[in-house]
Amino acid sequence: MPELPEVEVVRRGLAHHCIGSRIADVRVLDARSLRRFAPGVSEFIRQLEGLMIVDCARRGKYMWLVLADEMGNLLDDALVIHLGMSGQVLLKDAAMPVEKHLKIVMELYREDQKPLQLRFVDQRIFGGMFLDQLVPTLGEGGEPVPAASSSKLSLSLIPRSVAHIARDPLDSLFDIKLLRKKLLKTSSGIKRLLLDQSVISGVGNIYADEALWRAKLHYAKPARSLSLTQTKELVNAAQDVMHTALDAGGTSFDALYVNVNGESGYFDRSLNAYGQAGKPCSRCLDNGKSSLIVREPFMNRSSYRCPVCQKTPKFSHR
DNA sequence: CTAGTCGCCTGTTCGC
DNA sequence: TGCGAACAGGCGACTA
Repeated sequence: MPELPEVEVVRRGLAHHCIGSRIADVRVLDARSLRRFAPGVSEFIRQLEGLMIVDCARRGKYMWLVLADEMGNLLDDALVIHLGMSGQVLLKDAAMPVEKHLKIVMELYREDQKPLQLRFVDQRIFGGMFLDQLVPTLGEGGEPVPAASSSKLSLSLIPRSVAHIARDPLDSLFDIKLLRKKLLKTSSGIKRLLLDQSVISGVGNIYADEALWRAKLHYAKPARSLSLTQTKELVNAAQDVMHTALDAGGTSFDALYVNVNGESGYFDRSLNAYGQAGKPCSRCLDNGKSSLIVREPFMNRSSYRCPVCQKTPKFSHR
């Protein structure tokens, strides 16, 4: 499933191949992929057709295309894309066979390359697209700051529906002090906070477990009991895991007929905790100890940890 | 206000 | 073998 590094790979692919393109012939094959766009299918098509793509930005797992009209005037609305659980954005020649779960297609025209089809494919329909108004991104003093480090134009604008989301660990403006402030004013376990988009964005169940394993922290350790050092180590761990995945997935997007997709070879190899129930903890093995990764329910989903290096805290909290 | 649950989805895997 | 249940999980909407 697409996690933040995969979304970033998609964003880079889109930035590389779509900026400067004109959108034409938008087709929506499944209206459920526009669930979050109240005006509906025909309005979506009417508003998009003929526009130019001028930038592609991302925060957490949300990305958005900044648009301009034929006169080059920036639009108030951006095209927001979320991949959800199973979404893919593919760039393909129109002659390529149609994918089974194809939901939205748009033709992209740019002078220096063959026409491309942007195809949104989504099996489980947790993802989708919508148009949303861009609003200023303000710093603590109310001054405009870049919305996301991934924006080429460093636009100080962010879609209204994405504005409540915290910066992600790969954002150059990620604020560890702000994170700690949020951790201190809750009674929840640390993993619940890791998965809360308004606290830190882009961390899903997989990366939460991997970051906690690297930082040797139990998922139920009260967030407010983490020292500043532990908080830093946890964020560093999340960044390390994400950079590793980005390196693994970010290599192939520049091929001729690009597959900007949500797959990563990373998940097959480099996981230390997630999905590893019953397998030895590699760190314990390196230290001459022996322990097996366990799977436990937390927040109605699975959590994986090493019982030796991620000990249950005296006071734990959901 | 916060904490926590629910529903949206479909393909795969599991137990009976 | 067939079939329903459980599971996977991001996140907005909702309830307590």
